[in-house]
Amino acid sequence: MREASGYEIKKMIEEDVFGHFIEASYGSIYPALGRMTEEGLLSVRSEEQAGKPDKKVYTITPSGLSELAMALEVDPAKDKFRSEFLFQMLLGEMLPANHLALIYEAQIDYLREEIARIKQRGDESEQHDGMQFVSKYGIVSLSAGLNYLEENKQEFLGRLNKAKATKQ
Amino acid sequence: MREASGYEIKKMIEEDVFGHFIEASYGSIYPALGRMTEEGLLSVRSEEQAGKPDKKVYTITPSGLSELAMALEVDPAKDKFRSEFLFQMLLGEMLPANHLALIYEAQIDYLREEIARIKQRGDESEQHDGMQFVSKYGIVSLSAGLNYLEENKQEFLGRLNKAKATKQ
DNA sequence: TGACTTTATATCAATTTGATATATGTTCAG
DNA sequence: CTGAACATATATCAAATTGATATAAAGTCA
Repeated sequence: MREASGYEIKKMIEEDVFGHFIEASYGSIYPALGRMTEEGLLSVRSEEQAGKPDKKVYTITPSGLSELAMALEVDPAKDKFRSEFLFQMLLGEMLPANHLALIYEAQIDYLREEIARIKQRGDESEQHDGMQFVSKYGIVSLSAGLNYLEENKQEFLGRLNKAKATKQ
Repeated sequence: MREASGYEIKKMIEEDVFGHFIEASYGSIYPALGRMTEEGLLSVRSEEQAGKPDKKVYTITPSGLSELAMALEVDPAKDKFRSEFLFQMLLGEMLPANHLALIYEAQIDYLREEIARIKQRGDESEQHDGMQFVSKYGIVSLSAGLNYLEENKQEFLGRLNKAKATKQ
């Protein structure tokens, strides 16, 4: 278990592979860090830095570690997936054709970048089993979506245009 | 655009195909319905029902329709995916082998059900283009994940057990 | 040089969740 | 045939979360 500051935790969630299925903002991270320190689950060490505010480096305590182990031993909640892109596709008939084509392409780019990012992180450092497992899971899921978008682009955009033309 | 009550909207999100990528609770649906009615985006009609509270059936107004069209004409936010299952896999080494195997199997079942549900809804009623598109997107994404879980089950669970044995 | 990005913590209004309250009808096992 | 559980239906609320903003200084780059 590595040590980290609140800022570094946020960065990890944004940039590391597991950012694919975990999310948290400063407004939840900092209060959680404070509360968990009070409860003895974490210990803090302040690193002084010229100018910048002190960097508070948190480390998990033995107590925190056993609490974590307990917290993991429950049935996980269902996966949650939200996609404004798919919502816009669902109501595609209401959108101008050029905007639809634009966001379709943007989504393809976004998925390509996301997959590339996960792959790259995996290559950079050798990962433990769990990290490798979730990385590959992310890659296959996102790739399936990307592949679907690439294969159905012409047909879907074309069909929607025809559907709209018919309605007018 | 069909008409619906708050309760029916919740049911749709839970049970219909687009529930795969949309979520909302009563605490957000009812206030939103009220606010949007005040703003003239929706109209309400109360259906009296013996015993049960009146069913409030909402319909989108022309004003609401044009507001919706405008709201759709923006760049969609990034997809969000959260998975406690993957989080537990990430930290798989901290979990007892039997619990790990249990939730692994449960996740496979969950994905199978989810895929079956989307497929079934598609067969039940002929869908418009957008609905068909998002249904298939969901099916291919979830299937890729399911497939990955099925193919890597032995190896991943076995490797984690070995890793834990080594550490002790 | 001046604008933008990065490091770093923290707070806050607004929104959202998940749970609960209320009330009645339906369904199904024992 | 009864009683428990589930479904219909609206609504609210504490607690959690988001997304934005504040503060402050260093580094980067045109």
